[in-house]
Amino acid sequence: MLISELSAGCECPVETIRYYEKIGLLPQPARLANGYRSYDDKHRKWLQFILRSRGLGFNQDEVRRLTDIAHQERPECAAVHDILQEHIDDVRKRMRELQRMEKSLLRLKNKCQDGTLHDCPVVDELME
Amino acid sequence: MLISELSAGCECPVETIRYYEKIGLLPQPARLANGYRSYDDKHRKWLQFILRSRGLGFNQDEVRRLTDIAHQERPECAAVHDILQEHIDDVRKRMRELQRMEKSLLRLKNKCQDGTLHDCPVVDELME
DNA sequence: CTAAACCCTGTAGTAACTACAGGGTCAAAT
DNA sequence: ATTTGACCCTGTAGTTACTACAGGGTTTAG
Repeated sequence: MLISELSAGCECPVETIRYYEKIGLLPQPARLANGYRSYDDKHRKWLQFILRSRGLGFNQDEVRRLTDIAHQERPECAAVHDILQEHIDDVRKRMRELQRMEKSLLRLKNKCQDGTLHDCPVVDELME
Repeated sequence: MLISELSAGCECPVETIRYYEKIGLLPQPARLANGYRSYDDKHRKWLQFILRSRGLGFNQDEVRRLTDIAHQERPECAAVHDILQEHIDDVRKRMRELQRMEKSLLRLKNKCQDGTLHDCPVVDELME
């Protein structure tokens, strides 16, 4: 499998695949005589794993920890469980932060009333 | 006011103040004979405005649009209103994204059961 | 034989800072 | 008088997670 096929199969840009290899997330593939990367199904699964994890909001470091576990002889649930819980906590923290923002933004927007007022009170408030 | 006083007064690192000046978010202050930056209360209010806006999740570009409006002769509510609404929509989008992640993470975590299982099913699922 | 569509490496750019490196200045203590 | 420490300055490099070239080689179709 050439890089463009892997790219199409995983819906992941070619540059990103090479990037994941560079930072050591994706194992180095074999090379053809002309130097082209040659992937097999093992690589496809590995990349899929990375992309799924990224889609769930795990960062590179967390993905690295996850792939490390995933490629052990007998992957341990406990370790995965911890990383998941840690990440869930983080996601919830970010959600609370966004909720806080939304509340403040709505309150500010209400000060604007119908949006026709001059000497905007929002500006005043942001400056204190 | 020297930069360290402005920094303490606004709880904003000195480096960040210089950075905001460099990218043109904060107007250039006067300089003392020795080249030190000299701030007045106008700068403090301006920085406060930037920090509040950043705290609400506005990015540099949006902050720039907001400060532009804030420093017009007669700041217009309508313009501020639009930026606020745009940003509220964005915040809500990010919240939905996090909710989607949380749901998937919880579902995955449940597969782990008590975290003692071997041959983790989560790993399998992420690889598909 | 040449043009398009691939492949390669390596570097620079993005956002929004943070962290030096390498220097100058100032006030107080020795 | 000088030295110590806490400031100040500029400029550059690092961070995250990519994306976008630049500048080159290879392969395939017309």
